[in-house]
Parts: sequence; structure tokens; C-alpha cells
Amino acid sequence: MDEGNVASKPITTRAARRAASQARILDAARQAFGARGFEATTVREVARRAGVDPSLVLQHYGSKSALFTAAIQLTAGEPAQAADHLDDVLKVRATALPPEMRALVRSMLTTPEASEAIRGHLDERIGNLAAGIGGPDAELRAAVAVSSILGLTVARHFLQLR
Amino acid sequence: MDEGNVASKPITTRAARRAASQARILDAARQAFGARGFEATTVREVARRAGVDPSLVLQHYGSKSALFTAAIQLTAGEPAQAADHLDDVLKVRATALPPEMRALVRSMLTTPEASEAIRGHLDERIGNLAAGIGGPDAELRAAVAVSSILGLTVARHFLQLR
DNA sequence: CGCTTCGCTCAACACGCATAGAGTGAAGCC
DNA sequence: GGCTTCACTCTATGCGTGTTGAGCGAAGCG
Repeated sequence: MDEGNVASKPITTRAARRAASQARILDAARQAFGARGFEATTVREVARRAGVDPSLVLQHYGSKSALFTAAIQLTAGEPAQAADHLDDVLKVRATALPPEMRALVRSMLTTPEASEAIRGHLDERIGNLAAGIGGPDAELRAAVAVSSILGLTVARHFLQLR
Repeated sequence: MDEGNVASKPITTRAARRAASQARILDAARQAFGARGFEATTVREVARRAGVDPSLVLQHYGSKSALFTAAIQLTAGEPAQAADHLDDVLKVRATALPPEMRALVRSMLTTPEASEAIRGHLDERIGNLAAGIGGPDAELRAAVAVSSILGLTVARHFLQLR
């Protein structure tokens, strides 16, 4: 009867509902891509995880590839630059991988787009680290360091190597 | 008319021809799996590379999965044990990856069977290396070394990082 | 309250896949 | 030289995929 809002007011405005769906789909996509990789992940699986119809996934993102592109976009904020020291070696063992990074790394060997994306990311990290090192061979040393961290990440978070 | 062998005698015995086909198929499979990974590789593509009918591939190996299992079998001979020092770091940059290893690494993040296989391989290398190192933390140090080599391999041979 | 908008689902399509079984022609054998 | 064997190809089947367009029901608005 009264027009006041009930205690638990879900969301109910159109735009908000739509945005929420889009976010749920993106999350589901990151989960799925991160767990099984681009090729093995089906649009239907993403839809199921998000609790929506497969069509909706494509209405939001256009195609499976475009969805993947969105899913592997790294949040520029945190994992970026400063802490590029060998402390990372220890951090790799403790810190959990953010979902978008997980999705990206999972597919980096089998999906060209992921290959290019991770190469760009690593190049950037190498550049930053090399600048901090200086001297001859700085680039090479930085590349070895970053590659090693990549190896540790893969071994730890994807191959369950203790 | 004469029954003598013509100058260029190909192979012509049944068993030999069959063995040759099987070998060509296995080679083609390693190439294909190594280039695009297990999921993206189709039986038809392997057949085309080998110059045979898709059915023949399955008559030889039973299924796509079984073919993959055969294709990632590492030749126990060479990359095995002795040279497990940090010289490897340099070798990674120079030596080309054998096809079966290439196929194995390409799929290690997306195909469970490849995951398990590479984990076994790395565990073995870690064990050998740790034995040579000794002291406390030998296992951990060896694991870090082997993981780093894995990272270098991936960066160099799969991501084209210079 | 009636009309419009639109987020979402339903149902369907064409396609390529792994795989199976029948057919064929040459090698092998007596 | 004729019968058998068998390496190989041809053809077909069922299935799951990405993707599309029509339809439905509730939110928005006057």
C-alpha cells in the first residue's frame, strides 16, 4: 500500500539491473576463462555461471572473443610498477592471482590475443625494472627476472607445484 | 617384365608403409599440438598435415586424446638429468625445443593431461637437482631454479620475448 | 491507467567437430 | 594366378558450438 521502500530494496531500476547483469557476466567469464582457458570455455558455461541466458552474454559483449578481451583487461591500479623487486619471488608464493590475470595467464599459450596481451604486460614490467637497474645488460637482466617470476607464477598457481 | 627392383624402391612392404604412416601422423600431431595446443587442434588438421584421411589417424591412435598422449611422450634419452645446472639458463636461449616438449608445454595450462605430465617432469628435475644441491631448503631452491627455467622457456619460445 | 521501452529468454540455424562402418584396391601368400 | 588380407579412403551420423531474431513481461513515463 504505502509507496515507501521495503527494508530490502533489491535494485529494480532498469539501468542498475542491466549493469548488475553485465558485471555478473564479466565475473563469470573471468572465472570460466581462468579455470579452463578461452577455447574450452563455452558461452553457455559463462551464462550458466552468471545465471542468465547465453543470448544475454552476447547482447552485452557481442561475441565470445570480445567477452574474452573484456575479461583479461588488467586493472591498471595495483600490480603495476613500483614493487618490481625480487621480493616478488616471495610474494608469488603467498598472494593469490586476481581473476583477470588468472584468465590471461591461463590462455597465454593457446590464444593469440592472450599471448599478445601478456607480452605487452611483461614488456612493460621489464622496462620499468631495467630502468631501476641500469648498467649494461640491464634489459637482459630484467627480462630474466621477470621471466623467472612468470615461471614461478605458473608453477605455483597453475601447475600446483609445491 | 623383369622382377628386379627399380632404382628408386620406395618402401612398398605393408608393415613398413603402415609404420611410416603412423610416424608421419605422430610427427604431424606434434607439429599441430605444438603450434595451437590440444583444444584448437583438430583431427582433420593433423590428417591434412600428414597427408592422410582423418579416419586413418583414429585407426592408428584410437582417439584425439590418445593421439595427444602419444605426441607428448618425452624421449627419455636426452633432456633428462645430468645437465641440470644453471648453465641451463643460457641453454634455454640457444637450444630449440624438441617437438614433443613443445606440444607438452603449449597445452600445459589448458589440458589437464598435459598439466599432470609436465608436473611429473618438473618434479623429477627438481628431485635430481635438489639431490645435487643438498643442505636445508634444497628442495625449495631446486623448485625455484626449475620454475625459473620454465619461465624462461615460456617467455623465449612461446611468447617471443627477446 | 494506458502506451512505450527494453532487459531478457526462447527457439532455431548453420557449421565443424570427433568418431564409426562400409567399401576398395593393392600387397601377400600358396 | 587366384584368394585372402589389410592399409587406406569415402560417406555418414550425432552432437555441441557460436550466433541470431522473434517474442514476452515488467519498468518507465505521460
